[in-house]
Amino acid sequence: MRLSNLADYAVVTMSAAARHCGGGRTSAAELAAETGLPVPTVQKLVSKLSAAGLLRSTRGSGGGLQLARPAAAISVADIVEAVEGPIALTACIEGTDCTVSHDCSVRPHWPVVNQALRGALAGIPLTQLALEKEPA
Amino acid sequence: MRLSNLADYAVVTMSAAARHCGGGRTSAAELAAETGLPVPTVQKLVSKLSAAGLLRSTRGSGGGLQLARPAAAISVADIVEAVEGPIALTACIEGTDCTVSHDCSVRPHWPVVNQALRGALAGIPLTQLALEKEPA
DNA sequence: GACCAATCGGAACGATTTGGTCCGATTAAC
DNA sequence: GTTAATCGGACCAAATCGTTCCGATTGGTC
Repeated sequence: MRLSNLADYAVVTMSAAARHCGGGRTSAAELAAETGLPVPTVQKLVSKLSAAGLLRSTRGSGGGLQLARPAAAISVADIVEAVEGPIALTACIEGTDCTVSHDCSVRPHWPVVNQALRGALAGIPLTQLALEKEPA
Repeated sequence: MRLSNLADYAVVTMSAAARHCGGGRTSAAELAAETGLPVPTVQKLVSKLSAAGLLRSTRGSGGGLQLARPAAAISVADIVEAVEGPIALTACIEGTDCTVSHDCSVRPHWPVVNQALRGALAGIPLTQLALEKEPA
């Protein structure tokens, strides 16, 4: 019931990247310096986020990173899914079935919880997280 | 972003125990036979659930298990917290702070997501999960 | 045109948590 | 008092997560 540290770091990293969106170009080392995360860890996160289509990476010297989409169009759910795969509380949802699905009467109810969770995450755009202080 | 198998099994086990609530007494072996889970695994779950105050265990021969509270007063959130500890997506919530909380602008927003998730889980009582078929 | 420097991408290692199994302590019944 | 059945805790193996390192690619510079 806790998302992995990588997912947490990914959110922080994306939040830092969103602030650099104005310049359009930043690097993994830059983001690592700002977030305080280890550089290799950020590199790994950048790889996953790029593969998921959230970041646009440019290789070579003078290369860098930039958001593939506007910050307002990126939600926490997108970031979490990019790092941890599809949001599914149980294996019943994405996988075919449980290994013990004899009379699994709870299975029909998991999608409800799953959607509630995903909706909560999808309702928070990256722009809100990039704010320096909480809105309220 | 996925709860552990133990938590999933715990929900199934509690669901099975709720059906035996009428008799008031059942055993870990009984629940294991019905759910198809390994007996030792169910024993481990029973230990945790009892420690959390969700199950009442009676030792000795002829002993058994029974729900400590009415099924309607037990929610999925209770079961998950019993097995996995407090529901906290990030270490920032329960722990003192992140190890990299320099300018962690996302920290103020986690409790919102956390409460949304917990609310979704707390809104499903055990009685609903014990139904043979989905309500709709 | 060739060299060099900087960056991302993937692969390998180690640590931590999770899941499964076993044995002992406790208790009621006989 | 003995026996039998149960829960409770402790040990061990496995999988995943997290970190680190190395190689492939690309742009700038001479």
